Order: sequence, then C-alpha cells, then structure tokens
Amino acid sequence: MRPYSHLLVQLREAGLRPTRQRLALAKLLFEGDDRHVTAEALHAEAQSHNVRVSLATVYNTLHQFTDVGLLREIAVDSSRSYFDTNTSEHHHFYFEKSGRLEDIAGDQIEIGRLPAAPTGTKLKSVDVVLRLQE
Amino acid sequence: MRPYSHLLVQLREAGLRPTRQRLALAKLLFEGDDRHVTAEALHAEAQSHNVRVSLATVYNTLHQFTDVGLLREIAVDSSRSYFDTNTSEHHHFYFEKSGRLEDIAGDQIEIGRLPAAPTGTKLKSVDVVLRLQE
DNA sequence: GTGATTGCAAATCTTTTGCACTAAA
DNA sequence: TTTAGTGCAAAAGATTTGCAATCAC
Repeated sequence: MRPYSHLLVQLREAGLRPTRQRLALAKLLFEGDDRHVTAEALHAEAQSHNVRVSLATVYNTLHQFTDVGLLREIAVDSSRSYFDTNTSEHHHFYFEKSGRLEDIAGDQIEIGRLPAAPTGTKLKSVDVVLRLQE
Repeated sequence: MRPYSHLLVQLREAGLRPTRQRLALAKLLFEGDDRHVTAEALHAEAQSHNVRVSLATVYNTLHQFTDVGLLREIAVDSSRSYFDTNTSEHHHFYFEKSGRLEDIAGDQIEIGRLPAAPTGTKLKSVDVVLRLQE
C-alpha cells in the first residue's frame, strides 16, 4: 500500500513535483476537514508534527497550491493572508477579535443582483465577508 | 469667514483636537468626492500639497478617523490597508492588477438572505468585494 | 502649565528574494 | 545529469512604537 497516493497524484496533475515538503504540507492541509490557515500557523503545525520545512517553503507552497487551484486566498485582514482549503463557491464569517474564519455555504447567502463588471474587466470572484464582534 | 470650520467642528465633535496635521489631512480626505486611500498615498499627497506630516502621523490619523467613524477600513489586499471616505453602506469593485477600488452603491447589490450571526457574536458589517481582472 | 499630539528613528511583523545546496526525474 | 525545489539569511515593505519635543487648551 502506498500512502497518500491521492495527494501524490494531485500534485503531479497540478504540475508540481511531489517533494517531501509539499506532500507533508498537503497532508496537513487536505486530510480532514476544510480549514483556514496562515503561513505562520501552517509552519508551526508542521514543526509540531516533526515535519522539517522552512517558512519560506511554506509561503512558496501556499502560493503554488493557490495558483493551481488547490487553495483559495482570502483577504479579510490587511496584516495577514489566509488560505482556505475549500475552493468551492462559498463565503465567510470573520471573527475580528480572534482572527478566526468560518465558512458559510454558498447557498446560505443569496445575492439577487450584481452590477456588470466595468468595460474591459472580467469578474473573477464575489467575496462576501460577514464581520463579527465577539 | 473661517475656513474649514466644518472640518474643525467635525473633529471636535469626534473628540479629536483639531491640530494642523489632522485638519490638513481631513481637508484632503473630505473635500471633494469620495475616495479610497492608502497611508502611503495620502502621505505623498500631503507632501505634494506642502503639508508637512510624518508618515507615522498619517497612520495614526487614519486609524483615529476610522475609530470615530469618519473613515471605513477596507480589506481587499493582505499587503496594504485602504481607507474609504464613504462610510455609508456600500460595496466595492477591486481591480486586482492596479490595486484600485471603486464604490458600488448599496442598492446595486441585493442580498436576499443572510445566515444568523453565531451565538455570542454580533454582525458588524457585510462586506462584498467583486474582484476584477483587467 | 499639563496633557494630548507629533516626528523621528528604531523596532516589529509579514512576506519575498538571492543563492548555494539538495533532491526529483 | 539536468532542472526544479529547498533552506537560510538578508532584504523589503507596511505598520507600530518609544520617547523627547511641540502644540492645543
């Protein structure tokens, strides 16, 4: 039995070499429930699982995964980047005090009407954030 | 005739001493059309108008104005903070390549249904960002 | 006067980069 | 081999902070 073969395939298909670091980070990110991570947090998690990865590689990997569509980057706080393992259409609660993000299923928010994208531009995404005070 | 008396009053009412720097920045921000600024951009604008203000004071002032409700902070890019002089309910187009923001009137986007705020939290705002590719 | 505000420079925090080393194909 | 990927340390960029000097009241 080959462990993590699906992750291996997933990386290969995305055109990324399945290196030890990428596989380990993919395992942390994609096994289990959907999650929201910062680079710093994922790096700490890797350390605590005895995965040796540099912070620079964590940053590189998060961006590469985002580029190939395995992750989605969420802008809710101008001081840190969050990455979401759920790439389907959905929205977010943002707990301002704790900095935590929580998914809102796409069908939980109905958007009735949208303005057209300005000429010469293409609508890339509709991001809805419900900011919460705790 | 006292110039900028309305700005002066506005600051006083907010509990902020109308210092030379705050008045000058308020003039740049609130006279004329609604606008979106970064600290860096406002600082540069002040310089070019021969207003001597330090960048640190621009940051302080933007945050103080935000705290008293004269500005609204917009999170669209994890690397810089934008401040919006339009504090009424509305949304934004974000031109990813150029980093420009454009207002969308509140009534241009209809949100039909929203999930309830989780127990123990209060909904502070509903932020909708339409990301555009140029 | 006295307490708030400012400016400067240093510090901090997140993220990126250059480059020699290592590993995957 | 050959080329992509990694780690490190340094650099970069945005923002904050400490503190003495200055200003508003």
